[in-house]
Amino acid sequence: MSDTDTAAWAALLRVHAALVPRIDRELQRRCGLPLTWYDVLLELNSAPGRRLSMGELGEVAVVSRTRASRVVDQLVAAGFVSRSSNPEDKRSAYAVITDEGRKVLRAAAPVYLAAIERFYTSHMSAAESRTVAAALEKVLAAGPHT
Amino acid sequence: MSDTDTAAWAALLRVHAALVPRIDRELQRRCGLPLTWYDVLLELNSAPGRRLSMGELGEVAVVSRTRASRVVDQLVAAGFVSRSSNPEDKRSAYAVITDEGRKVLRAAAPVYLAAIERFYTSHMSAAESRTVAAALEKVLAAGPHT
DNA sequence: AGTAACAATGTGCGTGCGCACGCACTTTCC
DNA sequence: GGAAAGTGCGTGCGCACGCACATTGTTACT
Repeated sequence: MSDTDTAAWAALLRVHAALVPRIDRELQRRCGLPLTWYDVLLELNSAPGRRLSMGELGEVAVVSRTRASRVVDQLVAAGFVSRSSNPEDKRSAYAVITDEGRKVLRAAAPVYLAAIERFYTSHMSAAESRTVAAALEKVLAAGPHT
Repeated sequence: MSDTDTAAWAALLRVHAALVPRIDRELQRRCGLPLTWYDVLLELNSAPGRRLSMGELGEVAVVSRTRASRVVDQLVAAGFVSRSSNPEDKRSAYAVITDEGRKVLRAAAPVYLAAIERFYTSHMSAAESRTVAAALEKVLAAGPHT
């Protein structure tokens, strides 16, 4: 357990704490879109058929399944998502992104990406960015166990 | 704005979402100590005089100043911290770690470090760990501006 | 077929969290 | 010296979040 290991963890906590509110504000101010909404819309948009069940959404998105269900409620109220039941399993409920939702997502994307670059990746080299991505993805790949 | 940049950001969000609850649970189960308490105690313990004003605590710790004030309330109730007023500025209130608090912190430290290694750094190489720490610290050093 | 285990949701509830505000005190400026 | 602006703190409030549970539907087993 080296010292840089704890430094790597502490830095991750601090960067998260500092940047998430900043980027969320930026997105909300310029697009009226909370970060959570963006995340959910992005996952729905890139999913096969542009739809996902609540369970799938909870797994793939950053939010929990429970939270995803409520965020979808809000997105439905805003007209960005519609619920549609799965004829093959009536327990499950699909969330489908609407055209309006895709429109808003396309409008927000450049703002989001610019914020990421401005607050985050512009402060590191391309090589560092690659290493960070690779290392963190390995952590994720390890899964809940171990 | 390359693709690995967004990957580095997305991975950070996911790692945070996955690991923080896990480590918090571990710490709470084995030491009865929430992660927030640990963070605050750690900062207090390594501060000059083992004490910090609320404003300083809010800046140095991961939590906000407001939150820090409430966490200190809990820590006082638990006997790990005591409040002490600053004679030179009667507005401010110092939080001082008690001997009991230091004891609990020393007991929790190995558990915390082991959890970080187990869930986080054991999945990357030492070189990656160094790069991650260095890159994220540069992001932090950039500060709230820009 | 019938029933018992299992799975996918949605929701009540408690907790964590930060913002906006007011109070007490300090500093600055006249 | 006195008023006005500024600073540090604690707290009321509302939102975000996840857990535990109830509900509804599915599957497996006899």
